[in-house]
Amino acid sequence: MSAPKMIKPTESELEILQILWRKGIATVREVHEELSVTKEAGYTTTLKLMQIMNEKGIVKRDDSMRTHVYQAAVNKEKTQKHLLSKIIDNLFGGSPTQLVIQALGDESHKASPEELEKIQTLLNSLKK
Amino acid sequence: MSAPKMIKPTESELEILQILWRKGIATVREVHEELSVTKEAGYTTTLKLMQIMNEKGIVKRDDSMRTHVYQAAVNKEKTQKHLLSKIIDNLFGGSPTQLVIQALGDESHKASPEELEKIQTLLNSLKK
DNA sequence: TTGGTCATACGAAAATAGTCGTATATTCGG
DNA sequence: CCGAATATACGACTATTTTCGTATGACCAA
Repeated sequence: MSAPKMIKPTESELEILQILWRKGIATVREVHEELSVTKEAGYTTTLKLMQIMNEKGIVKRDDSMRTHVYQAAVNKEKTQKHLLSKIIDNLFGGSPTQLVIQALGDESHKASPEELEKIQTLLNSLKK
Repeated sequence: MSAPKMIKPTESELEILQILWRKGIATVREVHEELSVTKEAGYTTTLKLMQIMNEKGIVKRDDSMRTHVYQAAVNKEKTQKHLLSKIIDNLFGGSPTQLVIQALGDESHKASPEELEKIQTLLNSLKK
């Protein structure tokens, strides 16, 4: 049993997690640079956020150097599943089908033919 | 133009919206009764929440009677789509496919064969 | 060595969300 | 008419999240 009892990152924490999931490891500076592209916030804000995440156990860090190096401490898929489960209950009355339908119909996030194939494959295995 | 510029209900607001979407119209009392089943909170808390939602324009109410009657003022599908879009960006790095895959694999929200068929149908039309 | 740059620590304000107590008004049974 | 039950209004308190200013120490180039 290693899962943090309650995985519930806030919006801001999620933004940071995504970067860490993608990069693997990163310094506050690096994370902040990426965030700055789409978001407007001071460096110390990002720093503080990551420090708090560290306290919460959402990320862990190597502070043996002057510049600390962070990485995600929560599993990406597990976190996605957990939050998604909440969404299904909160927004789709418990029906994952409704969610899937809305997601596939989202105009601003079109799925490519390859992706549709991937979904088809999964669908086939579920049908059995 | 009637769409509220920014639809971003909080968790609690979403719980209430779901009830209103399902029932069509409802009094605070009715909403509260339903909420009480799964949640623990005082009546005035629910009342206040709904009053705030009214101010925000998320719900509207008929206060011509002593007991006000509420209904959702935001479209269910639109709201779902909008929030889902955020989730896709925030949690799945912009990939709806990843979301769909996780959703279909959710053990605690299994889709029935009929629902799988529904998804299949949608998938077919997207493939064309 | 010294000043400039960059890093973390930390406290605390500002913004949001959720909770509830209490006041007051309406309704209704008897 | 009276009191219990039930409604809304509203202010205020708590908690959580986000934001940042400021202090302090390390590093480095001149």
